[in-house]
Amino acid sequence: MKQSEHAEKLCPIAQTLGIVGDSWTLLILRNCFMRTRRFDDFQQELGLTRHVLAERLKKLVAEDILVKVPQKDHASRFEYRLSPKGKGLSPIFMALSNWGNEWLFEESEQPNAYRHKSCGKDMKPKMCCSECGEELIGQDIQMHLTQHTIEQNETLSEQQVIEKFGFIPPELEISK
Amino acid sequence: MKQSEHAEKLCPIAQTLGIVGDSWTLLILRNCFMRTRRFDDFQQELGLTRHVLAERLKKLVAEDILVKVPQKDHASRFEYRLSPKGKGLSPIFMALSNWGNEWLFEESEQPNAYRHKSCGKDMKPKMCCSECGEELIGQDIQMHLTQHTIEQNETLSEQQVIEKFGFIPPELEISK
DNA sequence: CCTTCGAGTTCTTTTTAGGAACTTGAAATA
DNA sequence: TATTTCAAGTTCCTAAAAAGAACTCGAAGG
Repeated sequence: MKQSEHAEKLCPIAQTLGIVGDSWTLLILRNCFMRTRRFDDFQQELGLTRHVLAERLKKLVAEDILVKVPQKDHASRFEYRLSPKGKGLSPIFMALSNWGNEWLFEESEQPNAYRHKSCGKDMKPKMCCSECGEELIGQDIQMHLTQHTIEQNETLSEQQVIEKFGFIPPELEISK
Repeated sequence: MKQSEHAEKLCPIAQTLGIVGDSWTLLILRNCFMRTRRFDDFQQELGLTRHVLAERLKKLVAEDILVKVPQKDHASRFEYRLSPKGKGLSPIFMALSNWGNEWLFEESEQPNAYRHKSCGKDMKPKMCCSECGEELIGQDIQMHLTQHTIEQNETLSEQQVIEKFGFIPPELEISK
């Protein structure tokens, strides 16, 4: 089975990875957040081939993650800018960056720090519970299926569940 | 330039992607969080080739993200389990999952929901400021270089900065 | 008019992934 | 005890994707 077919599974992680889960795509988006906007700048900064860059940008535009806008003065030049959907990816990059800083560098050697513009303080981005505000780490959340998804799938066999989800959701009771 | 060479840049996102930023690796880890532990289970659930699976698992073990432990009764069978470093990746998966749920499905059709075990409530994982607790979205944080990184790199030329970081950090003033 | 530049295409070679069969050392079974 | 099964890989061969470099094409600049 090809990796790309996983994007069709009923799993938001798999579907998200089907859109942005390629190394070059993620690096392109990182640079978007760092304010890179033009084709040749992406190419020079990342060093990827123009072929792959063109293909990835086209896909990101098709997915409405980037918007391709002509520059006001030079209508034949373009800028690639993050759409609202693209900006919504920022927690993924904060999480990647924060993990790298914490686990791949000594504390005094970490390359990045973070400042919250609205409160002005240096901070760490933390994944928190929207209800109680506590930090979420490891497995102290259950990522479970919604009720309607459970109801629609509770009669499937184990093999069908694997085909549909790509893993066995613990909430589904399956007769082996 | 090869994609893999980006892992050597002074950027925690690039380095993190160098370790886990491959589609199959991310899917393997997703299944680890879903409690898959054995070689053949990964193979069957994900449908990837045994060759690629073996290689990815070896790398994850070498990076101390997974730990390969012999089963107590059958010493010739193994379990792959998340190490603390591996569990530290959970915010990345929460972010991927949450984005997919919000942007790829109608609200009533979202496949996943989340429950915080310690407070017991249904919730959304939100990336928050560790200092003021507010939610972080889009570009309302500055992911800037630490002071020692700025000091060590402020004399570099633009070309050298791109080679070292893979992008142009806005904090570095470069003479073009 | 000639050259440069931005934004791609096209082409060839190398690397990686997909598919399927083979290995090896337990453990279960007859 | 011999024979099959099973988990966890290897090996090998083909197909797809990425790397590298050169080429196109339409504006803009000199």
